[in-house]
Amino acid sequence: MKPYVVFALEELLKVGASKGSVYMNTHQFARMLHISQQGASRRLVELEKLGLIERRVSRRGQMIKLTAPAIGLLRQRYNELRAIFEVPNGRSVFFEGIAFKGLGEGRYYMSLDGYRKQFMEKLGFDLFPGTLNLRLTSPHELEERRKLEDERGILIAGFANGVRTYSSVKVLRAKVNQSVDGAVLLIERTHYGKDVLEVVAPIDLRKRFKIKDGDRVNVEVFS
Amino acid sequence: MKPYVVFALEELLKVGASKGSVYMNTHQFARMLHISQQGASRRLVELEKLGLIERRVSRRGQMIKLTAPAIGLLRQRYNELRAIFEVPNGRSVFFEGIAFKGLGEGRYYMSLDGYRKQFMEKLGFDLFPGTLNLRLTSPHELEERRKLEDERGILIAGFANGVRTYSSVKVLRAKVNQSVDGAVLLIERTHYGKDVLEVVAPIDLRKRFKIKDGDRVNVEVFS
DNA sequence: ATTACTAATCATCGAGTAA
DNA sequence: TTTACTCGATGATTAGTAA
Repeated sequence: MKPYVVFALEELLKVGASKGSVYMNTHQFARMLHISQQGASRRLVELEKLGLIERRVSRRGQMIKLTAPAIGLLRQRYNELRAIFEVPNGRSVFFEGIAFKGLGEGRYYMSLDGYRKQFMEKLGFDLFPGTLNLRLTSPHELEERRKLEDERGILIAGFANGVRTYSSVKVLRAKVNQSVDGAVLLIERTHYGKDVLEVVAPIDLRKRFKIKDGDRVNVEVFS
Repeated sequence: MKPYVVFALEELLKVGASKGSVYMNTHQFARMLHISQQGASRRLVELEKLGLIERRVSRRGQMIKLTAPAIGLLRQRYNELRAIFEVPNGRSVFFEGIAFKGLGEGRYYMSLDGYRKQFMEKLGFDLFPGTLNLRLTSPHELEERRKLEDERGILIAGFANGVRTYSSVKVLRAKVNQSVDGAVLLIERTHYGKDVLEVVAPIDLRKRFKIKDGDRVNVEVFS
């Protein structure tokens, strides 16, 4: 994505185009970007062609709204900066758990659009469909695991699809084996006990780290 | 600041050039920016001329470090995004206080490099030297003011300059009169009572809002 | 290996202007 | 008023290459 495209999106974000349509004419947009009116017009046409904004253009100006892909892109950039600027302040806890095979429901739930979209929007990455289950053993880790319930975390809202309802899930950012950014799921009524961490990531963690059942996996959970 | 300049800085930030010098050759940098090696070289020369990076170039590559202005610039951009993406989660409290003239110490302290630099780095703006003192009156606001002490906040570390020592200060982001981004200072042993809010900002608030002693000023404090 | 200059190419920009 | 086209100017990029 070209730098000036992202800049234009950020300016639209700042005036609230992520929450709904905002009025804007090319002259105003030009001033925001420090370019000419003609350039602003061209920029908006370009953004629309890229599917990053939706517009209703008239002779009186235009209503502009950022699309979901654009918001996701901006959030991803935000998350990258956040990882750098906030980690020194934020706390993290390390866990080492033993991998075990789940019932395959993780894969099912995480493949639902209702969850996936929210992960994309709120965490900035697309889920690999499937969870990695880790069983904790040491008393200290179990205690830390329990404390995670008290963290605010990021709320993935529940939803209904006509057939059934899906409950909301709280997630905390996490880093697997010191390298892969992902998250742990904190589900109220999980099938697993409180000694289990359910880890998700944008990639297949089992494949990436060649994890077999019984292997030890390291997870850093951020508050 | 040109978009592509900021992009280059962000890439350097991601590889840790804000914490210290990192090794990098123009070929690697080119891949990161999706441009040619020659372009990457030119970009680095440009960043250096702008005072945004410091380099030690050799025939084996180069050590690159972001300068304080560059980090401040990136943090400012981060703060802008943060304001949008995090406000739904974060809480804020509104105060309305009555301006009164201080003893001129705020101006003195805030002009010290030891504090100013940290404000630049941690809040993303350069301090106007001087604080705006607001006296709170309603019982509800006094209670909320006391609660601010419990917030984690952002820590501006104390320091010594050979002559004397300066204590650390906790700050919370704030918005003055719904428009100017600044911060409130939470000092352990302030000269003022617990009914006072000390407000700082990148600009002269008294001038900006034509504030005279006795005027009411609105401050939104973010947790 | 590197960095980074020069020249040619390519893209972006703003002025003028139509609709 | 608007938006947004064309076109020449400006600015950025790469290829080639020196050091």
